[in-house]
Amino acid sequence: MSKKRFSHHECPVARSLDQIGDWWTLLVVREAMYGVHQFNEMRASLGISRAVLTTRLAELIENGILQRLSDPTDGRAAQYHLTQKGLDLWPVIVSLLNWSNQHVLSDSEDVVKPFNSASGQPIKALCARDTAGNITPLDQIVLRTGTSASPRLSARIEKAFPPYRRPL
Amino acid sequence: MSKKRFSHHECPVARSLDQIGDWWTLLVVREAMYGVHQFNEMRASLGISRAVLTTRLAELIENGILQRLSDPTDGRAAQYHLTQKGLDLWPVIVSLLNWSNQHVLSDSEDVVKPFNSASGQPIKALCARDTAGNITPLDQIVLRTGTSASPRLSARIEKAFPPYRRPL
DNA sequence: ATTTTAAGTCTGTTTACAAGACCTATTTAA
DNA sequence: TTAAATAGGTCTTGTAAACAGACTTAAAAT
Repeated sequence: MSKKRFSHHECPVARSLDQIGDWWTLLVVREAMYGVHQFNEMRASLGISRAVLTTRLAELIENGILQRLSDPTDGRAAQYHLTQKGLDLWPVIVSLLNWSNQHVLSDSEDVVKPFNSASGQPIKALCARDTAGNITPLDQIVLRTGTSASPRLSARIEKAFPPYRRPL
Repeated sequence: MSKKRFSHHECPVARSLDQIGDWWTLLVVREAMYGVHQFNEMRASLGISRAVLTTRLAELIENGILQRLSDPTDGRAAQYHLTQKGLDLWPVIVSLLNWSNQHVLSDSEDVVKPFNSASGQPIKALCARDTAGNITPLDQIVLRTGTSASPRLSARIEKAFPPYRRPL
């Protein structure tokens, strides 16, 4: 049987991975964020095969993450650009980069790090702002369904396949 | 030729995906975060095949993200628990969940959302704290190598394969 | 008019993922 | 105390995906 997709999962994490969790996909998005917009540039930069890049670009366009524009200065060339949905993957890229710098790369590696462009200072940790404007570290975040006033596990989630238990 | 790994890439994002970017891997981590620690529980919860779950667990242990403990109350059972490295993937999970709620799930779906456990308020956006304590939105983060005082693209990065251009 | 380039498609091979049968060591039930 | 069930795997076989590299087509450069 073929590879199982996650598009039927209830879990938002699984649903996101269904769109960006294939091999190479997030690196294609990274290239677009870094300003690499042409097919052959991406191919050279990533070392990905033609056929796989073609497939990934088509899937990203299908999912509204990239758009294909024809280059006005060259009738042969295409320009792949991120949509707003694609640009909104920036926090995912930053959190992966942060984790990699903490736990994957060795200290000796000349690491790419995130900086606050306003202050020029290095980023120390990710955090979150709630609707009341409070800033909280990420480990004080909990996942719930519904509103904070009446958090609950929906019957649909209880019965969903795959059973998706923990939030709340 | 076999599937190309990203372990030789200079880019921290690629290096993180080399460890957690395989199909199913991050969902196994999610299960562990949600308190699912046994082989058969994970299998039922995810709908993953035995052989693939075996492989994924071995890879996660190999990379120091999970640890295998034997269940003291049942000689047959194992307990798969996150290490600190694995627990530190929480920001990745949260950013994926946030993006999914913004752009993947339909509004009608009874979505799992993040809340500030201290205030009870829903999370509005991810942000970052720099070393001086300033809070900044993620779109004001830039990636650089070296220190903020002397940002530069290292020669190693310039010459790396795959060429890894943009930061700085 | 010829060559080069951009962006693919196509072919054949290898690897990865799928279902399900099978295996071994415990634990529970008869 | 033997039999059945369970936990956590391995093994086999079929299908899909990823690989390198040859080939294609249209536009651009020479």
